[in-house]
Amino acid sequence: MVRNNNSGIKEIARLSGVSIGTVDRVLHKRGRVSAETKKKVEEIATQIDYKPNIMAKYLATNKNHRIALLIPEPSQDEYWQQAYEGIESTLSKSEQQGVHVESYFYSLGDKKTFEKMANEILKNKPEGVILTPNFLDEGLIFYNQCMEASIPIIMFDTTIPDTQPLSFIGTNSFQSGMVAAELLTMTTHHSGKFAILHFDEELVNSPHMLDKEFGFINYINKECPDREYLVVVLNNEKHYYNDQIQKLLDKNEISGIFVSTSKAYQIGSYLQEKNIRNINLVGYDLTSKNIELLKSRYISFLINQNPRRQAEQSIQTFCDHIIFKKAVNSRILFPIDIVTSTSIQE
Amino acid sequence: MVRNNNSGIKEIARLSGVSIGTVDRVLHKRGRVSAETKKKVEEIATQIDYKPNIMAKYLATNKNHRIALLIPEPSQDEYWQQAYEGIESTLSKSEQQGVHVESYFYSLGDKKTFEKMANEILKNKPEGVILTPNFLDEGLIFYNQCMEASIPIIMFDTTIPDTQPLSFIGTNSFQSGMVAAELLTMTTHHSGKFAILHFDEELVNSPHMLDKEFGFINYINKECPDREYLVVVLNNEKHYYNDQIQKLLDKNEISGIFVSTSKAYQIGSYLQEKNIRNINLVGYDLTSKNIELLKSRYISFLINQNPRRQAEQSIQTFCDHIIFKKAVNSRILFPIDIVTSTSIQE
DNA sequence: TTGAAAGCGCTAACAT
DNA sequence: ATGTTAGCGCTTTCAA
Repeated sequence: MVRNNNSGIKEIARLSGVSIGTVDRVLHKRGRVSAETKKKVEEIATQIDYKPNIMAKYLATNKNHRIALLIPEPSQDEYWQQAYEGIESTLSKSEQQGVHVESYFYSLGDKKTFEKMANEILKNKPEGVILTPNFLDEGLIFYNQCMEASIPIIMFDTTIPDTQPLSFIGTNSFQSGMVAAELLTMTTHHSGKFAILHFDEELVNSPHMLDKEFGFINYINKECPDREYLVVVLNNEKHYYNDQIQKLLDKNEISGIFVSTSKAYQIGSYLQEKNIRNINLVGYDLTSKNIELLKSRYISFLINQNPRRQAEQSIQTFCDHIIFKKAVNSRILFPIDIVTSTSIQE
Repeated sequence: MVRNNNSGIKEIARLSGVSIGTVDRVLHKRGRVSAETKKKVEEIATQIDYKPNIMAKYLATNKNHRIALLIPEPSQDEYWQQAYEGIESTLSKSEQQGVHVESYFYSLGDKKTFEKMANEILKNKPEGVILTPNFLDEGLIFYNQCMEASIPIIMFDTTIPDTQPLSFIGTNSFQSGMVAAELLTMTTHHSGKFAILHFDEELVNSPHMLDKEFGFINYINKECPDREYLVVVLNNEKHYYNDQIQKLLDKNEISGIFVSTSKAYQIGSYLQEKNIRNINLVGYDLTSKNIELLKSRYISFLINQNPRRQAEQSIQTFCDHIIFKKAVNSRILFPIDIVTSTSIQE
């Protein structure tokens, strides 16, 4: 039952009449090999379709690697808590592979904390950075600093326009907006307007928030141009959400609402309070408040961005890159995950 | 940057004052160790929280393993083709890990072919079997034969009642039926009846087909008991599908149709032909005909059972079990994957 | 430019 | 009952 070892580096060495050291040198392009032997070895390698044994490779390399993680404070926000759970769940695996993750958190309400943490990371010179750049300008500065220091970056959840991270891991925001519009049109029984709601004025301009809106509008324009819609920004400072919602509903005949953040529950709880059943609501993310309202059907659909899985994928992609030197995909987009009251996993 | 080696078997040996051979013996319960040293080694091991290095373990073990795969002929059916693609996509990985997959196919229309292949597998004595038992009785016989020969079995897509495979990998059929009912009630604009359609008379009694139906009915009874529904079995032999559908629609006012197999396209193409837009249709599986009709919106939703991923998971689970001796989950159920016209990945 | 050899953490056969 | 040792496939250092 012992594996037949006619496929390894040793076999290449035997067939090409050189030592395994030489084979290794040509395989890793470390030079110091005559053109002649190089050619021969490469020929044999392709001929026997050589695939390195990653387990052995890992074992022999046996290095430690440090990567830094920079995300919003998990305790501040359930979404980021879920993301961090994803990190934690792969931690033991990545540790075992010799990849150590150092976590840095910033506050969503304070750009300074982002800058502070970014600087700290730069000081510690990790081999890689995993980042969710909720502050675009500060994020771009940090991105450039990392590029200068040749530290590869993986971004997840959010990207910065015009950057080329090693990989972006997330969902297709534009498409998710289209799907939201589609779900609303499918479930809406009367012809009232659709409302696209934004919270947190300052984040409205973030690219993936805009993409969601554009996707939504794009769908409406293309598939049901008769449907009217309006874009509303709820003022976060006053916290008079309910008043603002009421005003919106009083002024307009609304049949469907699309909330482009994880705050659909704010609307849902209003609908619940007033027992409004003829307005369909689509939002994002499986946070506990959202789930509760999804179950009681004041939210019709939630689009699950799966921060957990995004985070796991980020770590894993970095491990693949750093220790197995695998080529990584520059964009890993998860399929749109539509969740309903009964499809949710308990 | 070299990893600190204060966590391995060598360290345990050093701390407990014995040789690594002895440590290995107690760790693997191979006996021939005095109770005293055994206790000591175990203490130290838990103390330093010893976790074996699976890479090294794998490298040292270095065995070949053969597992057999028994599924319906992929060329016969797009669904099984997708499943087999999943197998193929993990093949190089599993090969590298020393796990060789031998594929056996049976015909969905011929139980004899199942029996024949099952016998062949038993003759070849693989270390494990991956199986989708579409024929329950023959499947049970094979299951028992494997149990007798102590060959572990993983089932995916379908199970056999009252069996205990190493793992079942699939979707929750009952829940998926509920979700289908929910989607229909959400999107249906008038009060007509719902129709639950079955094809292929002989498979109607398969447990996961029934589960889908039960789930559907369960949802209706619980959430909208006023809604009438009827269960219809379309006669497969005559192939007069359109006639049968027409008769159904003539006799009843139908507002929604649930097809519990991947044959929703049969209904969808009828609706397309007659340009019927006020009947919502929910089916299963992303086959090309279904996708086409989903895109043109004659099918409202498809529930993706993801045969690809199920198959991949089956192989991976067996690898984990055989080579890494990991404990495996006896049920791995994927979340319900709802697909719409715009959410589908091109 | 090349080869030889040590070693990664673990397993298993072989000594003692 | 316990210790020693030779690998597993690969990387990397040191000689030649």
